[in-house]
Amino acid sequence: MQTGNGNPTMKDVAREAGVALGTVSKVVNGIPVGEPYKEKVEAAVKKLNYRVNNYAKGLKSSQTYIIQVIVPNLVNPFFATLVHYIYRELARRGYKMLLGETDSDPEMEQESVFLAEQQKVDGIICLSYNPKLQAPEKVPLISIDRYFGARIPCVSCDNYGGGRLAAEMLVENGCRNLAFLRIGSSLTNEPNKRKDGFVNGCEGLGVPYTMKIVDDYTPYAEFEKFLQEHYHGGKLDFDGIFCVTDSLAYQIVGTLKEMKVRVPEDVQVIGFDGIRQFGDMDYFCSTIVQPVEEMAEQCVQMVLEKDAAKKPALVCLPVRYAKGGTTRV
Amino acid sequence: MQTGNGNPTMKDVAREAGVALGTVSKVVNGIPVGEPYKEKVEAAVKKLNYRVNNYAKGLKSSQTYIIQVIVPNLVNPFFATLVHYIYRELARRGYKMLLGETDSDPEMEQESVFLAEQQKVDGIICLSYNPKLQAPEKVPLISIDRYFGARIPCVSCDNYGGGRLAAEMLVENGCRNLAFLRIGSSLTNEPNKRKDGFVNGCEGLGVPYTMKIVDDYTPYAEFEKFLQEHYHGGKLDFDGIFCVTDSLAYQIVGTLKEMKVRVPEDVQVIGFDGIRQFGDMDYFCSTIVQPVEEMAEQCVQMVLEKDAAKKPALVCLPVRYAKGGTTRV
DNA sequence: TTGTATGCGTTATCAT
DNA sequence: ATGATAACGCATACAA
Repeated sequence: MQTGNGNPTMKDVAREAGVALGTVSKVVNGIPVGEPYKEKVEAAVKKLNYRVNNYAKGLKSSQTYIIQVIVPNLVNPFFATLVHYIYRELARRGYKMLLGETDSDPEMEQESVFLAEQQKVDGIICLSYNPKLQAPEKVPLISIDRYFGARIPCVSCDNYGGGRLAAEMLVENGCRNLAFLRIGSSLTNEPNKRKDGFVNGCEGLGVPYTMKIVDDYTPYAEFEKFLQEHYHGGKLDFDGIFCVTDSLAYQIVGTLKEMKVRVPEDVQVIGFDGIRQFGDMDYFCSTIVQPVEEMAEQCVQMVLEKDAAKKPALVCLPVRYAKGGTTRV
Repeated sequence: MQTGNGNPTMKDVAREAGVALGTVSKVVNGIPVGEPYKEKVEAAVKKLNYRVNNYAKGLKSSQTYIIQVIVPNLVNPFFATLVHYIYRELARRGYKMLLGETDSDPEMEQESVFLAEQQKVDGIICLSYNPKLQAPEKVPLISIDRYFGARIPCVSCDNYGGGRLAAEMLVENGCRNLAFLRIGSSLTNEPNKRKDGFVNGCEGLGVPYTMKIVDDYTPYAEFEKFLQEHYHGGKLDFDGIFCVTDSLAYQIVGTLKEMKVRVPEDVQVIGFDGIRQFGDMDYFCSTIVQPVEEMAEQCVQMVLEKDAAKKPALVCLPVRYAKGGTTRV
């Protein structure tokens, strides 16, 4: 017999078991209680199919065991994979995930953060490039890939080292003239590090390089134009290309094929991210692999960490090179 | 001035504005109230940076504006895309998304449903093949791609028609000997419909066909063996292959390349799902495209629909064919 | 060790 | 139209 028509409450369980409300609460939360009481309560719980109401619990204890995860979208396999691993880490610790897609729109990003606060989540893991993003005051926020200042811990991969590694691998594969291609908001400084690392690598190795850098709203055709301009006498001016993401690399390889430039024979291409086809098959291209799994683990660990002293301002995880068919080795 | 050290509450706003608690609630919820009161409240809200506490709200109103979405994983781009569109539809209606990944493990699926109930979500959209899945009694659940019976509305694409369309397209492209390849749990009857439709298509057109059907735990090598067995005198016994998913088609094409069988010259391949590289670029292969966007819209619309009469037991959405480089046309 | 009573922040009912 | 007050379901301090 229950109160009203809703689900059974602790009150119902207490009545059914013939004990007091507080006793039920204790049993449910694993707080020691006399054995006979415990048994009676457990029997009643089972009989009524009682489940605690997380909303009442959250209201009372102001702990919701929910983490908000904010990413641009799930359509890009890099973000999807990231969310996948974050989910796994959260689930392992008994946390649930509230998802937010923003399409990289600063307004949506801010909105998502507001929503998270209002939803009383226990923390936020956010992949945003919005420089003006206002972090909440009372809920811990971990940023992925963007450093907002010492107050907000950031987890990223070694973008600089990755850029340099790309240059090194191309040269090691026999390239003598390199190019760097990048698309994306100029606000995002992490991809800039990829460029800086690449430049550093080229200069360290004494290899000449060209660059083509455009913003998010530039049509892809701009790259086709760039490639055409550097195409003379049946061959390209460069024999190695580093693209800022696998996605761009994939497109570039397509364009090169149309131009009858052979990959990797005539020109070798390296991307960045290390995403695989269908998640676990081949790499789309030779690439600098981000340690997605470790990044996810770091994010979760840090967002749940109460001790601020244990939260470094910036965690930078190592990348590695993977061959994917667009380089010789 | 606030009570305690937490966030400001309606009480604080009421005190600040010099009005009663109920008045604040009305203003916040857009219920008409005298203009001067409204202004005072709004000023106080802004001044204190007040935000309603969704947990208190949810407790009281038992409406949380959260939908739980349960999928096997996000690593497979088909699921990721589905979640993406569901998210968009939910957000458009002011709903939030609690995400659940299950890895297709029946235990995790059940757990996810329990969690959703406990979390007092307003509804569940679930992609599960667990035949024994126990649906909750009080929270509406929409199933994707699996029909659990009339009590649980199901949204799926026209798998049968898709299978037939695949056969038709292969034949239209000049194929005269077809094969059907499938991997997956024998419990899942929707992919079986793809097979049935394919068989129906072949028989209607009077074209011979072979089939290779294995369960989830069979290593991929089994397909390689199958192809080898049907490889005589430098060519395959069939010139058209229908794979139950794009993912499988992608692998098969790889194997064919290794065997020096040319695609689409020697054999043409059609997959199923219609997922694109990086979400919006080329199709992985020629394919039967699921109307993911419409499916997402249907799911959301139905899960939020209060009127049971408006919830058909089974919604079946049309598929279409898309060329993706593994067929001639 | 068990039971009782209060309050978490809202909504909604009911007098005013 | 506005303001006081009682739930919502649970946790917990406190009393027994």
